[in-house]
Amino acid sequence: MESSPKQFQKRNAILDCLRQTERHPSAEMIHDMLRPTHPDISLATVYRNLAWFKANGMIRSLGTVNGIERFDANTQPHVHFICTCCDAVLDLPQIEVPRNLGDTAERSAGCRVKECQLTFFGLCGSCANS
Amino acid sequence: MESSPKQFQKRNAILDCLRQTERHPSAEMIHDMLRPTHPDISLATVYRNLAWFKANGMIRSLGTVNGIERFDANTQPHVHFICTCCDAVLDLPQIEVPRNLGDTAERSAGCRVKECQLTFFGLCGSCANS
DNA sequence: AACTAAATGCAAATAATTCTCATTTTCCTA
DNA sequence: TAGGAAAATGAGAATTATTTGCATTTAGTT
Repeated sequence: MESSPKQFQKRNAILDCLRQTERHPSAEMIHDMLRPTHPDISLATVYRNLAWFKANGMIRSLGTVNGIERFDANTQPHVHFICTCCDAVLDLPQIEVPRNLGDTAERSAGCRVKECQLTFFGLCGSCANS
Repeated sequence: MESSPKQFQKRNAILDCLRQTERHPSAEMIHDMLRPTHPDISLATVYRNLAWFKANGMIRSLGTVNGIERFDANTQPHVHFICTCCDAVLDLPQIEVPRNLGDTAERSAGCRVKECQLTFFGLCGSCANS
């Protein structure tokens, strides 16, 4: 069942955890989610591996929500919604990320655009009904 | 020359400072900019007033750049460019903030959209040429 | 003038993240 | 296959941006 070498069990567990959730979790959320299966995993290891995945382009950071950094295993451009009440982060796959705008930005500001992030803020379904 | 009551001199100075700069500064940047004219201003006062302005809708937070919160006195929707090399934040007034997308988001995710933030990341002009 | 409420400075407290260092695990090679 | 370099990890200390408590000053009100 467990085929990955022991050295990478935790690294893989962190990446798998991030890939299998829709929650766009923080380091601490990942740590909590992993605790049942990896009771001895350290929070520092989660932080370290997230930084490593990010540096290697395997994951993306969404920036901070309420001062806490949130991560996404989906590195394809897509749109997010952040609930300002419960801090939930949702994907909005129905909305197109505007293309060609990056070119306009480069021309008008004389910069080299690498990525684009479109985020909506507001109240999620459950927070809006309460 | 100085007509504002002493009680609000610092509060006004903070808001003026934010309104007069293009730098989208952090609390500490504002504190540094104010030091020449207000040598006795406290960093806590800057933080407190920024929180107050934000809570009262007078300014906006852009979120954090490299772990540091940045502010904008322009509360009108507009697009930003963030240099991942020097942390500069620029306005991109040439680019339209997509309208009507908020409606699509509300319909597809069942949420109540309040704002929208479009940000480009990359290298600014000077960082790209060096 | 006296009283209340707001604003401020200072320093301590908080909390997310990073770092240090000793230990373990893996990988490479002779 | 042993031995050593390199990478990964845990634990806790250190760092740092931000917030808070408290005493003091300032403004507004009667």
